[in-house]
Amino acid sequence: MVHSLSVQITLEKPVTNADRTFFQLRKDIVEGVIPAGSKLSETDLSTKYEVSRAVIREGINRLAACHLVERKANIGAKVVSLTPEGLIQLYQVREALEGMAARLAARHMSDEEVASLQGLLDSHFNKVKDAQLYYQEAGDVDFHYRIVTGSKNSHLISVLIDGLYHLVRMYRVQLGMAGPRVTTAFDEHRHIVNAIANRDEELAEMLMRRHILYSKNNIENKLSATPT
Amino acid sequence: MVHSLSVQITLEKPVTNADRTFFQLRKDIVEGVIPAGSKLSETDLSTKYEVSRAVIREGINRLAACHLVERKANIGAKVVSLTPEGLIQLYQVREALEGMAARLAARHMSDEEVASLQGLLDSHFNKVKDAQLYYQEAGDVDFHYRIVTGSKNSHLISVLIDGLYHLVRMYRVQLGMAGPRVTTAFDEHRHIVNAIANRDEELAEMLMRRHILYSKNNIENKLSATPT
DNA sequence: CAACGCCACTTTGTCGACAATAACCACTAA
DNA sequence: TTAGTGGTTATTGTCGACAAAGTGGCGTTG
Repeated sequence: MVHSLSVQITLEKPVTNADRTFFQLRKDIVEGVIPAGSKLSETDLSTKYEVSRAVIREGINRLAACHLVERKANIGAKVVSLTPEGLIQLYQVREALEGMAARLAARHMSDEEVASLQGLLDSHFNKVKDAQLYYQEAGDVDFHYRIVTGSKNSHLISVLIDGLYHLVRMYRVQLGMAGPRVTTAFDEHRHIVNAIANRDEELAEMLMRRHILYSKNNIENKLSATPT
Repeated sequence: MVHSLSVQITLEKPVTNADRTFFQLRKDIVEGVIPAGSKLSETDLSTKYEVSRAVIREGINRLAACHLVERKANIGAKVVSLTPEGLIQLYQVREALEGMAARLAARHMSDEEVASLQGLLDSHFNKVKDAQLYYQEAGDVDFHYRIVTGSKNSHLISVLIDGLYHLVRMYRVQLGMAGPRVTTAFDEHRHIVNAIANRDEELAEMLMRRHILYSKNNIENKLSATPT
């Protein structure tokens, strides 16, 4: 039972209509149901999602705060356009933030959390061995999610989980980056967890930065391979 | 003529009433006019700021996106409470992000921008020499602002300038951190700019991280010195 | 024919009223 | 006395209508 369809990454339960609408909008944007670069008309969306314009408006504002849409006063909002440079920049920020997250995780994660994380990797290993390659998405997300929350740094957590990760997923989905890099990434995960278990902050940060840098390079190669 | 009263850091001009109200709210919160930890009543604020509840509501949502207020559904929003741990966490994120910003600035800043930055430091040097100690706030902000924008990374820029810097300023203002550390910080700035001018990404990042780490340590000492 | 300006229309910004939810307080009963 | 319960009130969530700004098309004029 793989619980996470990687749709609802944070256990953020919607309590109000605006919440639900925001989550739905975000999902539709990330998954390309609402195409990148398209304009978001408040009236149109309010009819399509069957809520008032105020609710849609709040949703768009929240999306703008996540940098999933760009809003201009008196003109409107449109979904961000995906560019190779944008993806590179995202990974540069990930490298900095998740590197620090790994460092802080080595400092602050409890022994139980570390053990649980090692257990997670073991289960991933079995799945990779059995060639259940859907590991990629959910497993990778789980791993990074745990490191980030393990940092116990609320700013780090919110910037990455509420912000960047959705953008990364949008790029992954829309540019069709479901690709491999499974086994090597798995080894890198192992090394990172070992460093954390040894409470070696310096090494944990360095390995995490390398790990993300490799991902970035991998993606850059794919982008340059597919001309469109 | 020191232009920046460090109030309006970004040249973000308000175009709509909601913009103006948001900026005013943010200013009042950062400067403590609205005390930390206090509750934000939408109706109260709408009368005090003489706008409709909807624009106050939008303002509060934007403040929540900046992490200047915490909002709970159906309950309300309150200004974040300042804690020593929160300030430490802020500086950890700054260390990671501005370190990367310095690295990218060394890579992407134009020669003209580097020269201009060196000129800025020269003018700072004169002011420090003349014991115009108000250098601290504005000068430091200018320096870091230029490095961050010099990274040419839009995510980095927005997270720091639209988000973290306001929080940092809120801590500085409310905990009375106008203190010294002027001359040593100035030397550190010099070294960072030299590394950028030499296009030494590695060194630029390391020096910037040290610079922020020193600031953090300096602040921690002050906090532990004043028991309250 | 091109360019400028005016006018109508569409879209966003703002507002006040209503609905729903949660906090508060008084009251009752064990 | 205290714990539980009910209603009351204040606050937030939601909505539709109005105001204002921007966009595009049409006509006029140089």
